[in-house]
Amino acid sequence: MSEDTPTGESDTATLFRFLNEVAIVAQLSGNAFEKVMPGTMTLPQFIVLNHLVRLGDGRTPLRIANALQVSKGAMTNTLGHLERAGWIAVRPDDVDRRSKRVDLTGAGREAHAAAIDALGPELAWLAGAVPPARVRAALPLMEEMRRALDVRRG
Amino acid sequence: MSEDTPTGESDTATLFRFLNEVAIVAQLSGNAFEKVMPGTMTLPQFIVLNHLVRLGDGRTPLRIANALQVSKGAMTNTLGHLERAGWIAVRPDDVDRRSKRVDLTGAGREAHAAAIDALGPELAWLAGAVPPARVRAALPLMEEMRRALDVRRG
DNA sequence: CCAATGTAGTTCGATGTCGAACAATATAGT
DNA sequence: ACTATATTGTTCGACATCGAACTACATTGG
Repeated sequence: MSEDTPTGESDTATLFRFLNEVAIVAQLSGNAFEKVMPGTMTLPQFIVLNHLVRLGDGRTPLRIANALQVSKGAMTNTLGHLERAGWIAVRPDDVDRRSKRVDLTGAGREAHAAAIDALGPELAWLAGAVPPARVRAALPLMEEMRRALDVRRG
Repeated sequence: MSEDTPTGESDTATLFRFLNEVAIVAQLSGNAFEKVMPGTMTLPQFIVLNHLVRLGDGRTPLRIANALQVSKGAMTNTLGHLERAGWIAVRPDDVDRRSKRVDLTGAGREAHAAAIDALGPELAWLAGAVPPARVRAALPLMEEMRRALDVRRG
């Protein structure tokens, strides 16, 4: 949520508007993706699966939470849903018994592949609607902003 | 939530990464703002107040919901919190009795001003951490993307 | 004038998020 | 070794979001 439309203003005002747009785009794109995702899979669930598929499973919940910038509590919640869906398996870590390890199941990899397939057309449509060159050009800015906010957070 | 880091890839892959970053920046900036907001005010509540202060009050809930791109149900919820806080007053519309009208209260304007004051330093810090010129340059892209997603939604 | 449709708002259930409190376990410092 | 501190994960309450079902009222077409 967020919005509005000023005129010709200060750096902070522009930044504020920019963050408004960022929030709306995040919301709308998230909703659009959830609508095409197969079955009961939600976006946060897909993002965790995608993370494990791409960077490897066997990670700890905390490591995943940090990588995806969500709280431990949020990760506990999402991993619970993924496990109940049969898409991941969680095992204890014998070396550090406070910890757990998260593995993908075969069903999890299949569900991820299905989601990727479903997302393709949506992404292709959006790539056709906005100039990819400008998206590419703006990526570093978003990454910098993310890093800056992440640092400030601690 | 979202994340990851590929290499040199297709337009849709870049777009996907871009949307990941957008989602994280939205989340982190939202959290950062909520942390400095005065009292019990949340970000969605501030955004509604800000909308009313800048574009004028007396609007209907549905009109606000559409402008801010949230569902009617979400707006009912947020307006309820704002009303209980004494920051807005909701009155029936005598012309169209299905409708309501949302007015700011004096306390609401004061709370908004206090929030703006609290947000200032945060925005100034972020404006110092990322090049404002690049933010300005990227704004139109975000607006286009928002419009594209909004159209697709219907 | 009435029936069919459309629109404004509310309610509900599922999901997600944060942050704080808590338990279990590990590590460090003396 | 033992105590103090740090880390991992869970739980809980408050808030937010969507989307679908539902009520109340308005508009449109015959």
